[in-house]
This record gives sequence, structure tokens and C-alpha cells, in this order.
Amino acid sequence: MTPALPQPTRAELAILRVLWKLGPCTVRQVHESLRDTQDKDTGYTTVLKLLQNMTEKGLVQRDESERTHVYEAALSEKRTQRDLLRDLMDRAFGGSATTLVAQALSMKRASAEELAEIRKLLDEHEKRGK
Amino acid sequence: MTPALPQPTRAELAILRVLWKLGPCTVRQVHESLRDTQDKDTGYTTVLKLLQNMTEKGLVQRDESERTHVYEAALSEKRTQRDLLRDLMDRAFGGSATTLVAQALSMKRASAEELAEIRKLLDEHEKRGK
DNA sequence: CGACATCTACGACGCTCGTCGTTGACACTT
DNA sequence: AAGTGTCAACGACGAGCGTCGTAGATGTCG
Repeated sequence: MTPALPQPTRAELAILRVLWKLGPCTVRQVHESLRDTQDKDTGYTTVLKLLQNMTEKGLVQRDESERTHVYEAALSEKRTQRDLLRDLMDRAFGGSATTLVAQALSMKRASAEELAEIRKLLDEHEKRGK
Repeated sequence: MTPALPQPTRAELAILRVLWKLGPCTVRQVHESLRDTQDKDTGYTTVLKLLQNMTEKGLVQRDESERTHVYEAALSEKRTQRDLLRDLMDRAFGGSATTLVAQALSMKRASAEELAEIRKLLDEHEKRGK
């Protein structure tokens, strides 16, 4: 089992999303990508500090072979999503996946394509269970 | 539209879960219920302080007509779950309900009953969309 | 009445998080 | 060599959170 890293905070998760999308990045690349995506814009040194903290925690890995360091997400997007979802499920849904899915469906009037997609997932899941 | 209260923190959510389960409670009742459920146990004044903070934020409503105040959750459990799920969906899943549901399913090898339940939800949801 | 329990209120502390200013190292240009 | 720009590192700050000690008000029982 992987050692269960600390949960990323909001700001950290925003950075991870950039790393997942772009792959390994310098601080500057992350900063500029955030500038594009984000509403509020974050100072360069803030992003740097965040990335340093995340290195400390093990959320990212740093390549310092060059003067300009390159950061990379330590965990996959899927894995992190699962961890976060698991946490929320325990904290707010009493561990019930069913309730969680129900809320997810009722929340968003899911589009027809989405519904079909989910149905397909269900089928595959069931098949695998056999 | 309801004014979108601040998100409850971890500790606050634990308290809300007690209030949802037991209905309106005194501080002492909440404290003791937490003592039962929780691993780590929280001091009485801590719970009191938390509830005072939550009153400040509007997360709970306080009846102070009696000397011993009675607290009640301001928002329904469902509503809060939706808010939290929406937030996580935006922050970690790029707003995709499908991805979220997929992860929820893959996370827990859902039991047969759960799968059937979810399928039923899907049907109802589709019908309602018509 | 007086002692004791119960409850709320107030203030403090330690911690984490996000933010930034500043500094010093390194590189490039002229 | 001097000037300019980029970068990582460090330290600081303010806010929010969870924790608690203590004080002060109010009730209860002898």
C-alpha cells in the first residue's frame, strides 16, 4: 500500500491540476497556467512557496538537476481523486457510496450523454463483478 | 436562491452530523454523542466554541429562550451534501459528474444491492428528465 | 442563605495555510 | 566588468481553525 500522503489543500490541488494537465513544469509555467485558468491571480513567489511545501510533504517531486527546477505530481490524478472522494464520503455521507452517487445525479441535471456514459460504467462494473 | 453559507470545516461537519441524526441538541448532548462516535475525544468547551462559531457563520441556529441553549442545523443534510459534492467536483474533477461517479464506483466494489439501487436512481432520473 | 454544579462567554495559544518582500546566487548582454 | 533579469531560498505576517483555561452568570440542594 502507498503510504497515504497528506491531503492537498485547495491551493495545492489547483497546482496539481496544472501539473496533471501539462506534465512536469517549472514554477513559471505553473504560475502562468494558473494566471490563465484562475479567477484570482497568485503571485509568483506564492506558487513557488506552495510547490516547496508540497515537495516537503511529498505531493510533488522536484528535479533540481538544472538551475530551473522542474516539478511533477507525485500521485496520479485518479488516485488523488479517489482519496479525496473517499474522504468526503466518510465525512459527509457516512461512508455510503450510494447516497453519494444519488446526490451527484440529483445535483446536476446530467445531460443525456452523461447519463448514458454512467449507465455504461454501471454495466462494466457489474460485468467485472461476476 | 439560498445565500450559500460558508463550507463547514471537518470538526464542524462532525457536529452537523450529530445534529442531523439527533435533531436539535444542547451542547452537552452534542458533546456526548461525539464522545461515542468519535475516535479522538473533544473537550466540552471546544464543542461549545465550535457551536458558537457556527452560529456566527449561520451554519446552525440557536434557541436561547432557555438557559441551556439548543442548537439546530441551519441547512438540511442533503443540501449540505450537495454543496460539498459540488465543491469537490469543481475542484478535483473539472466539473465532470461522470468522472466523479466513475471514481465512486471504482473505489468501492459496490455490492449488488447498491448497484441495483443506483440503477434505479438512474431510471428515475431519466424519467424525470422527460 | 450558602455551597456546589452547570452552563455560556471571553480570551489565549499553537498550528497550518496562503501570501508576499527581500536576499543572494547564477546567467546573459553590452 | 557592470548592469539587468531570473531564479530559489528564507523569513514574516495575517487569518482561520481547533483547543482549552478561566471567569461569570444562573440554577439546585442542603
